[in-house]
Amino acid sequence: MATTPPRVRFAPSPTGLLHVGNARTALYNWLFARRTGGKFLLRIEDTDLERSEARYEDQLIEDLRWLGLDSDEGPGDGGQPDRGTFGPYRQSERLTVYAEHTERLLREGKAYRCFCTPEELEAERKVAAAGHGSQVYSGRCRALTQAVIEKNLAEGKPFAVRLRIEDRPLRFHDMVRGTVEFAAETVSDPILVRSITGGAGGVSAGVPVYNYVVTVDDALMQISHVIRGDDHISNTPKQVAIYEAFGWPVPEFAHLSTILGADRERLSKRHGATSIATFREMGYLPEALVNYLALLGWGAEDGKTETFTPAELTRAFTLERVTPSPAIFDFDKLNWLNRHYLKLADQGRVAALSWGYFGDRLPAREAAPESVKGWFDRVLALFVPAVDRLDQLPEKTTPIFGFDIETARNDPENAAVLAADSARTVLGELAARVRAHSGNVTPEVFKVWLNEIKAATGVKGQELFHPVRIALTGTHSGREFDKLLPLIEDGAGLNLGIPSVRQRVERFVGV
RNA sequence: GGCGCUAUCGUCUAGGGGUUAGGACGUGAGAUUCUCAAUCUUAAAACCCGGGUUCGAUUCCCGGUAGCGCUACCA
Repeated sequence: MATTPPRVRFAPSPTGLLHVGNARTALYNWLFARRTGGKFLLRIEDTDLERSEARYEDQLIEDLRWLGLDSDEGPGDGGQPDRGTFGPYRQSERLTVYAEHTERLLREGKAYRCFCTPEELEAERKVAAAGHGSQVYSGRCRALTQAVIEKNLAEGKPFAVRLRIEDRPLRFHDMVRGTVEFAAETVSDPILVRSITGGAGGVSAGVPVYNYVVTVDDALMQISHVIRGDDHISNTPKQVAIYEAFGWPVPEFAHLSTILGADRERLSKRHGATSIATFREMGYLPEALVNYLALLGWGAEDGKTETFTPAELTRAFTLERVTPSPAIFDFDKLNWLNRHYLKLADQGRVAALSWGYFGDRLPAREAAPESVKGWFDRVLALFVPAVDRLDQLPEKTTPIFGFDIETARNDPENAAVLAADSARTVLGELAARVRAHSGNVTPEVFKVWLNEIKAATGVKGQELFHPVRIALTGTHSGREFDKLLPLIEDGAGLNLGIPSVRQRVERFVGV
């Protein structure tokens, strides 16, 4: 197995948006494949017809693309043929494959028909539970005589197909946990194919069960390393038994720990954003998310490096260094990484990504004149370092785009600043100068004004600056005036509805 | 209940029979600034409990406890 390149797979169900936990599973698979020169396949587990939807499959593929997790084999999207020669890659298109394999197992005596009804099994479980024994199937249909089987069949009795498991411990190797072993008596003969209620029919009439189809698919697609969530650990012995029944080599496993929320519960919607689509909408960069997810359950060899581009990750990643314990999703650290990558990101790219968050405050980007684009780039240069995510930009840039005077006045901290006599005096002085001035208010002019006001009123420091800041930007804190003013004045000339310094002061102070 | 997995600062983790138990996020303080953010410096902060094994366990073994997962003719 070590001599041939590994083959790994990500096998999601298209029943909803791609969750960060699954995204991490996909990432680790992808990283492992890229690191080892192996193949990364995408397989769609859409056998649950009621919950699977085509639009989720499209979304899934789109999300993976956004994260940069390209697959070497998988279903073709939009009616395209499959990529790769081990298809089809949608389970719904593989039903005959499963049926053929079931027939083989039955023929070889590795599997048998079980005529027990769900009610009977339920009763059996109840008895076992009362006697606090393990709740495993008794195996009473194992030894049905041929005559009984044929009689049942003739009567049209529904049956399920079960795998006959040898009475011995089932163990497998896990690259992150070592050897995992299950005692023989804890694993009962698993159902492979569900019974079909309401009549007979061939074996193929029943719907094969998940544990069975993944195993068949993984084997047929020659998956060498099964990297998946640790909620599958308990399923693994059954799957191992299936591999062995077919005489297939058992792959290497790597079970990834669960991602938890701050309350140590499994991460879900009530913890905030959990789907990749949502993170994208919030203005996280894919490289930040990829870096963060990589760090959630894996650490660099040197124990120190925290920032990795996807390319660096593919060089550094090994399954051996994946940690087995569950990890709590930490939005603060993700934010830190996002700020990090926002600083590194190409300006044009950030501008294109940011544009949409401004709604009708900006014209459509394609239609925007160069002057607006250039000005917007300068706005971003000043404000992007101040945000965790791009969707915070509109809020952060209200000092530029304009603010609501009433809201600004009513803010408790602003109100306290404005209540001082000195504030009134300062703003009066400022208004006088604004009226007397014509043309742009440059940082130089503004500096002179502030010095004059300081000299005339004796007010200085915060008592001078804060009221001025509030009048101009709506808040007492923010970026430096000499950076803000040119942006305001230039923006005011762009027909974006941005008030000039003069307009701001006049409106705020009143005439 | 049964079975399984897991257990180092608040969080993500490094480490591993003898260490000042390392890094990062976050938090506190300081520098800078009119202010905020950023940045830099700095501080506080951890080996779940109990038994072994050993000269010596946070590290190895066993047990407990806790958290999580599975326990379906769901995926």
